[in-house]
Amino acid sequence: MVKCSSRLLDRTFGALADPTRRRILEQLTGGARCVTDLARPYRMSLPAVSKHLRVLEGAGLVRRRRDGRVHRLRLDAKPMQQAQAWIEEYRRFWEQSFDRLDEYLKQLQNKEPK
Amino acid sequence: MVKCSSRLLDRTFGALADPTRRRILEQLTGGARCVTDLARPYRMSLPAVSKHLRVLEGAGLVRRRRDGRVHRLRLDAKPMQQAQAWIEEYRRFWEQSFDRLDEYLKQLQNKEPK
DNA sequence: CGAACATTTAACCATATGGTTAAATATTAT
DNA sequence: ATAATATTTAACCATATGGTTAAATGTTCG
Repeated sequence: MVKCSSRLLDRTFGALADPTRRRILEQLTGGARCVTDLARPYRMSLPAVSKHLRVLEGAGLVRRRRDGRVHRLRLDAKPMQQAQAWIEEYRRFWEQSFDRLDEYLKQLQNKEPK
Repeated sequence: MVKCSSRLLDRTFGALADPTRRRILEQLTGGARCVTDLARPYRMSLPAVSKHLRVLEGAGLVRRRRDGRVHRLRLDAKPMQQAQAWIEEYRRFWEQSFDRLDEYLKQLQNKEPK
């Protein structure tokens, strides 16, 4: 089982818990973007977006490259890998209902032939 | 692409962002547990654990069945499915480095034989 | 009934979060 | 040098989060 108390997991899941930040990540799947471009779709102020970017950066989900006065942000999905792995351990628990149905059907098959 | 603004995703990722809650979920993989049992491993008070349980319940990750004075909590991992799916969309972005290496190696192979 | 038990609710506290506006910083363009 | 642009920092605000202790609720036991 993946370790539970991980600052990285805290920060990753924490960063992903906000819809604006998830949308920013989605924007970045199209390639690097500067802050103003990233902020355009939102009604909130630039500083608000700036804060979200720092959260994403803190979680390692986003990398910044200063290029003159524009900051170019790019996605770095690696931290999601651990999060994915953590969740993966629970897959069998959300698939359990199918497993149980499967077991039940097998039991039926074992009985029927008699 | 999975929808970004989802209260369910907010609550799921939010619930998973805390190490105590992740550990509680792990405890519950062993089957249903009552509050006192769940609280035993932690240094925090019972009401604190109770709050964490409400967060997990709010995210639908935990179900409660009152049985007399004891509340029996069980895991319900289904909300993780959507979270998993959301993260899954980013897999290629953390595998990109391998992809690039792979491409590079293929290029080398195409050159070597000549 | 009255005591013990399992759990929650209430009230409180400190800090974090997500937002704002105004000012500061740094870079580019005129 | 001045103005415009890109971005952050600062100060502030409201609400959320994660914890506490003390009291309330409901259930079981003697």
